[in-house]
Amino acid sequence: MNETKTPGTFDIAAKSGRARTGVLHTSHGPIRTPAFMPVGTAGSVKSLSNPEIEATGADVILGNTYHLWLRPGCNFLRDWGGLRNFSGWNKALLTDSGGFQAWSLSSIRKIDDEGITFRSHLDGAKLRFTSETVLDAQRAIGADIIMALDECTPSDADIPTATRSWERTLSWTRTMAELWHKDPTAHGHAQLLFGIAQGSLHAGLRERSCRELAELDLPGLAIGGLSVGEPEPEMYRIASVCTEVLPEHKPRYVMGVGTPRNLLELIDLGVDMFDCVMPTRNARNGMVFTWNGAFHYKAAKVAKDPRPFDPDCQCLACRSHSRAYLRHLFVSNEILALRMATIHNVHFYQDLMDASRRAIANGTWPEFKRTTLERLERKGEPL
RNA sequence: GUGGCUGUAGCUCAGUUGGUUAGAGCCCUGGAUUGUGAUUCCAGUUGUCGGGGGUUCAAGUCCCCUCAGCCACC
Repeated sequence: MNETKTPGTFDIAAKSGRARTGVLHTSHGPIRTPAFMPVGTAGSVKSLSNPEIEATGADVILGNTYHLWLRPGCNFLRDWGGLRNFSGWNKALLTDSGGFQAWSLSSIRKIDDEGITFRSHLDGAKLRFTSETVLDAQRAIGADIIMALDECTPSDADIPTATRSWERTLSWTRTMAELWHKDPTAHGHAQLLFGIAQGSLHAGLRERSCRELAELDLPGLAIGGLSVGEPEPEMYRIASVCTEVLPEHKPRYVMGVGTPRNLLELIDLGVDMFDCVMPTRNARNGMVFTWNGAFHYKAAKVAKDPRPFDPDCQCLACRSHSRAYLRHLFVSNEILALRMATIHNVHFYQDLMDASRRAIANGTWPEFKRTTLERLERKGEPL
């Protein structure tokens, strides 16, 4: 396991049905899959220090091109030798292209065939996102995995709209892939470019989207445009269509997902990588995830609960504090509550991935998935 | 003792020349949260409007009495 492999190498060690476990190698360490990647939009997994992130077991974290472009700026980061040098994070980094902001910030952007123009939400300045500028930006930020510019299509888009949208995404991806192939190490180390499938909830479009992407010979492929409001079964249906078409030997990344249940279902469909703000955001909003389900730790019912968030968890929060104390801190607006809950949630997500990897490796995946899904229904109350 | 001010939700207060089922913020309770514009958002509970009487079609609002707190002067 200590051998250094070429960045982009994806070794699948074991399978169970469509589920797989393996390792994706990057310029800054291996990513064990299935992997959950905590989100650090502005260069920080909110409220956590680098050692705290590492202690959760995360191999890789995310940054966001749109937000980092605004602050501190791409040239600034280039001068620092990339975000990793600036922030001190020395494991793998992935940057999202800003395509999600085409959806989440739809009120302050315009899309045309060449790209996306944002009006900064900070000062109104115009930012022009094209294949070229987004590749440059991500080279400046210096992530190990960079994402193609895409348009995150709304889940209710009709076929003509969704078609126009994914064709635009595909054309941007083609241009970006061409530029990237010319010099995959322009930043100084190998950066793996991932393309993103779109197509909304239309199976035919998704299938075409995945087939077209597969031809671009990129080191990884992502499924975007999910978890944007569609019903859960729809998400699984579309993810399944995609994983059936995507090449077997490339890592598959479902962007922006999700709940612990979502992760297990998608791993079962052959997905290898995930990212989601849920563990970090919900921690700050008073909710924690446990092996016995999620619950609001700010709720009155835990005011005197002496147990840790999760008796089965070895994170700093669970080793140090009771639910009662952490509720008190939350209710009192103490920052420590947010930090501890974030540490716990990210740690739990990593534990969930670790257990999934082991279950796939040792052949107990179906049983593990079934019993875990049952436990996750319990809302934090051990039986 | 005299004069004045103030009494409205658990807290701090708003209530227009009297006019529908008396409001806000905080607190409290519950819920949401899916490639972060999030210490965010949504919803809900709580009232003898200090008490009594009067005027009026109608009083938190006007009048009288009374109680409590505060201030000033004796």
